[in-house]
Amino acid sequence: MAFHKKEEFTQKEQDLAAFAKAMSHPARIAILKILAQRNECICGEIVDVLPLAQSTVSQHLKELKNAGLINGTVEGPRSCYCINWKAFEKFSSEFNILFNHLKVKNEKACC
Amino acid sequence: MAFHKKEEFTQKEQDLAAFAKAMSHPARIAILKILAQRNECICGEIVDVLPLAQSTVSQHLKELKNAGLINGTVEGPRSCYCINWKAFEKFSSEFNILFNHLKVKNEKACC
DNA sequence: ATTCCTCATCGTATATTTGCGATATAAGAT
DNA sequence: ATCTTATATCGCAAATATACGATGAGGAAT
Repeated sequence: MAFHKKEEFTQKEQDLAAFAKAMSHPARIAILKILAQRNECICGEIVDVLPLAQSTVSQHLKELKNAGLINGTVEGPRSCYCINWKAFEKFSSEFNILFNHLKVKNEKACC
Repeated sequence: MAFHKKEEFTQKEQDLAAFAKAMSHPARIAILKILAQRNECICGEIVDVLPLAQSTVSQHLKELKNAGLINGTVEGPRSCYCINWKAFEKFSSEFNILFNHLKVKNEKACC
């Protein structure tokens, strides 16, 4: 990957960026909402709810899974996704730490 | 834009996604950190600290500005950037709301 | 065994992002 | 007026992301 310089930054910066990237599409945020609203993660209704083709939704699910934000078990005909709360909270708190760290230093904007 | 369907989602989903997108690159997270560490927003040393060309940094700054996360005033030879705390906290709290909303419903993962 | 149903994956087209060098711009210094 | 310095913008190339239709794979139902 001679073109991308992401690996030149700290691991924390990369992790945070990867998390943000996973959430950087409205479809994926919508998917997370849907997953959270079902007590049982019987999925596939996602396709009916979203204005996207089945293959596209599948792709978004894959990305969320790769980012570690959701778990998924493929069981033959139907697969089951749900939120990985552990990772989610970890990232969520890391975000807060960043926010607070930023906030502590300088509260008044100068421009 | 016959190809992108982002506008088919709710405004909140789009806003959150746009915010996440602005933070979805380690360079931009690094820039936010740097901006926060200076009490006065004398900028431009950013280029020296980051492993990126000046034009690339300028581009990242522009994106952060477009997303509303930072303010910037161009004053001829040198320009001045700093964090837009208001927008930053607004988005930050919206993220937390989403996180908490998600968390309330279902605490135990089923897969 | 054949037909469905649900989902993943492949191939493809288009759009966007990332990065750099070169150039432009704008103010201060000489 | 010219030079310098700091930054933005342009133009380009490579890489990624987004989206879809078509196809594959794996069970369930008949």
